[in-house]
Amino acid sequence: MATFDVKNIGHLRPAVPREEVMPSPCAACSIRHLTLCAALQENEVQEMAAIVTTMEVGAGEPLIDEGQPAVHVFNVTSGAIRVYKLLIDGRRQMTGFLFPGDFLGLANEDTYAYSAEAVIASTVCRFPRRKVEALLVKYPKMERRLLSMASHELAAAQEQMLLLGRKNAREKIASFLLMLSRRAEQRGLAADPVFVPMSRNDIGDYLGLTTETVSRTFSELKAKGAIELLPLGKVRLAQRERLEEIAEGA
Amino acid sequence: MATFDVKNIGHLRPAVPREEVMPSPCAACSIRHLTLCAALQENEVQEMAAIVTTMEVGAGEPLIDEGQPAVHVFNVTSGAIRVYKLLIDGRRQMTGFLFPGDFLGLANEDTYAYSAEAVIASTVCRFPRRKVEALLVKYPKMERRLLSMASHELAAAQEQMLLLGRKNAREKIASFLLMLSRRAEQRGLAADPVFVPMSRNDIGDYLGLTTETVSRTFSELKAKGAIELLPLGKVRLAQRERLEEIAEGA
DNA sequence: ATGCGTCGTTGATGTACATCAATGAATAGG
DNA sequence: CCTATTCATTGATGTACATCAACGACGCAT
Repeated sequence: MATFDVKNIGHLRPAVPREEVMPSPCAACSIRHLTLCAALQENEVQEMAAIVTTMEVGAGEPLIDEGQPAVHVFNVTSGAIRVYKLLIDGRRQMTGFLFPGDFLGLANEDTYAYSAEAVIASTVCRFPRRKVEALLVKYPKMERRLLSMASHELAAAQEQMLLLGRKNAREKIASFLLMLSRRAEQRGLAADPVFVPMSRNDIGDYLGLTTETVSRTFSELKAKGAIELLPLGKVRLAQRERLEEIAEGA
Repeated sequence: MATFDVKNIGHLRPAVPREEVMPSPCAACSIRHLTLCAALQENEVQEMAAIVTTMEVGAGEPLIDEGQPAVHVFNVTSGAIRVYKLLIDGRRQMTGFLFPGDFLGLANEDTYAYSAEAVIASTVCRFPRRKVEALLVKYPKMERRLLSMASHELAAAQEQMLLLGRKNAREKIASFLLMLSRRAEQRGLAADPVFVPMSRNDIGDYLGLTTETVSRTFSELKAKGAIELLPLGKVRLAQRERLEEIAEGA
């Protein structure tokens, strides 16, 4: 049986709840303005705080398994999460990378329709789905906020379909780097030497390419002077304008 | 200046509102249970009826142009609508086909992020976006219904990303035919000789393929006995089980 | 330190699908 | 009714990317 001692979390083992130390982690939440909770007043946030479990998820550890009962929803508070679907022979399609503030767990059916894992060590807020749904009824402005977030995601999904169906490898990589840069900027993080925490393989599975093609395309953009590959997974967008043209198919 | 005489609608001209003849078309709406309006009671529907404009859209006529102010939202009531995005050199990615009951026009920004046209002669209910938003505030259950619809769409979008990024031509076509069949079934229409109203080119732009590859793949599936191509755009799913295996990547 | 697995890169080769092209069938417009 | 497009199909050829393969760099565990 699983223990709740953090030290026992093995590599690739499911994440387990961390003992709460703070009375209300939400009060001090520095990214609340990015999350679902942004819809709530100070005093109302306490109702979320009352049902939250803060969790640490080690690199590579699963958070959600496709097909499992959808009992929780999550807010990412630090790190990076990959969301994906699999074909039965193991082919994988990443459907998104999530960063602090992003919401996860929306489900129609009673089971999750996708899987999610930590790309790097991350923290998430976990809420019982039923209790959040009750709060949505109580606070329509939170439901409105969720609709707005879903609507944003839908627009991003359509953009990604355009990428997957109609862009070539160079356009895909340029689009990807710019997307990461814009999202970092929204969060007040470095937009230019942009942090790319995921592997070439992860990127390939997000863009509908193989590891090798991703690597070659990075090399090609580097050779052209459009980007610079820095240590620790940082990429400098040396010619952002050029990248934007490439991404748009110009 | 545009006239409101229906007879003057030319091919590929924007659709124009049709004069209302019925006092409340919503009262007689046979597909209301599929739409956003399903959330409302008989008497409440009248508030939607009060702001609706019923429109006929001829085959090929535009309904929404990407980049235009997002002033309306729509419910499809008959026919079929294609939704797509373009790259600047004209490459097109269909992001969805809409059928009776489907909702269209959700937008975060003040402009549409995609274009939409009728595939075949269709009818839609048009609502002023601002007024619908006001009704969403008044009727939280309608907002909940919209969130549920958006959530469904999001799941479908993720499924489509898996298709675009990781399936081959045969798997894409099999998935597409099954999707059309399931959606027809939901609407109480023929699920087996399934009606495929869109062109090979439209299908290609939906699946990230060319016209020729779509045509060849249909031929291949026909040769294998998995499907039968009938007149008037009907396709018989002669070996549905086999198609399902193919679609899943088995 | 040493060995081992993962990761990134690059090269050689293969292939699924795109592109180019031709033709017949279906459809719309005068 | 007849002609002009558009649409679907099939063949020949090209190519972007996948696959197979090798190797060095790095991180991790013993």
